[in-house]
Amino acid sequence: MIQKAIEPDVAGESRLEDLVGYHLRRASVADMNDFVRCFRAEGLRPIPFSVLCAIDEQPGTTSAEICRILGLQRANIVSILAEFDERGLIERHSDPNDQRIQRLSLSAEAKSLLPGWRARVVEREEKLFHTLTAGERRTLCELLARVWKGAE
Amino acid sequence: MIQKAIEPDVAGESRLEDLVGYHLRRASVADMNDFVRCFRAEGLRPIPFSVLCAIDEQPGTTSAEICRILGLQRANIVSILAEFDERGLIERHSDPNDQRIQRLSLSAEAKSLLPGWRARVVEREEKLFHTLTAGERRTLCELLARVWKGAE
DNA sequence: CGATAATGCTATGCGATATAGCGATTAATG
DNA sequence: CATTAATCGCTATATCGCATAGCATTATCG
Repeated sequence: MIQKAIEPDVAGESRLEDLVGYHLRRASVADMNDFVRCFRAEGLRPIPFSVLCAIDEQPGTTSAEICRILGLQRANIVSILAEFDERGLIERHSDPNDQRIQRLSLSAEAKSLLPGWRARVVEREEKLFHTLTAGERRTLCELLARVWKGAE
Repeated sequence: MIQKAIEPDVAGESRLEDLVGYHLRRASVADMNDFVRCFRAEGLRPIPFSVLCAIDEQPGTTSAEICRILGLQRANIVSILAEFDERGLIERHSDPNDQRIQRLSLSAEAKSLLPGWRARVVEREEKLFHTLTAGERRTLCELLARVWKGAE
């Protein structure tokens, strides 16, 4: 520690600790693991949860649109939606004006369950990010958003 | 945007955009993809790269120790080290005092290659995080480090 | 009409992660 | 000292996230 302060950087070499990507991965993995642990009973995982949220926030949207919003591949949302369909969490309605697409919306059950799940996600994050103040958490969010939105 | 300012939060509901985990995933995925794209020719991926860096920073360390440092499972580093061994990037030396362990170090070739790779990683990050100032990048690093180190 | 594009989907592979277990070896403990 | 516990490197296996290629259907547009 003392050495580091005296010699902060060795001839332009970058340590793993100095790479943003490294910390991004560690933090993301920590968050994912925490999420899975928290929702193991519900069999709910981060990506499916985000799909559920996206449908809730954009009722009547399509799977392709959800993919664009969340940065998923169209191929990979199929099984997620299929499971939600089986579990009765979503409804798919064919569009009279375009027979290619299905309009997605939450079922009544999902609508009643989601708020509680969301609250638990927020509560979970507050625990996971307890080393950060509310302001730092907002800063983190804002910086991260700029990173991925700038990368597309 | 104007609406958001007027009505910042709807009855305690959290949107996906307000969840740190969501932005963490998006940013991490963006970074991972960028890394893979950048090092496709070398067949070098983020995790193996971090393993290489860790060995470089802790010469004479063991695979179990690397796993502890990087948060990997012992089972999952085996194939990574095996490939590095095949490619002549690392050397494994048995320890005379403990026949269970192998002391790991970079080969001469790896030692000559790694600095260039590291420089490219840094350069790559500077492009990817161009929307952030140097100070914001440090802030991001620091916040992320606190997140995952606080979670363990 | 013909070309192009979008949609939902199948199939497939890979990388990262997790768990369970094993033989060998060392450390710890009674 | 002898038994137990812990550690190490490793195999095997499973799941998830992500990517690519391709396909039939349907819309769109020149």
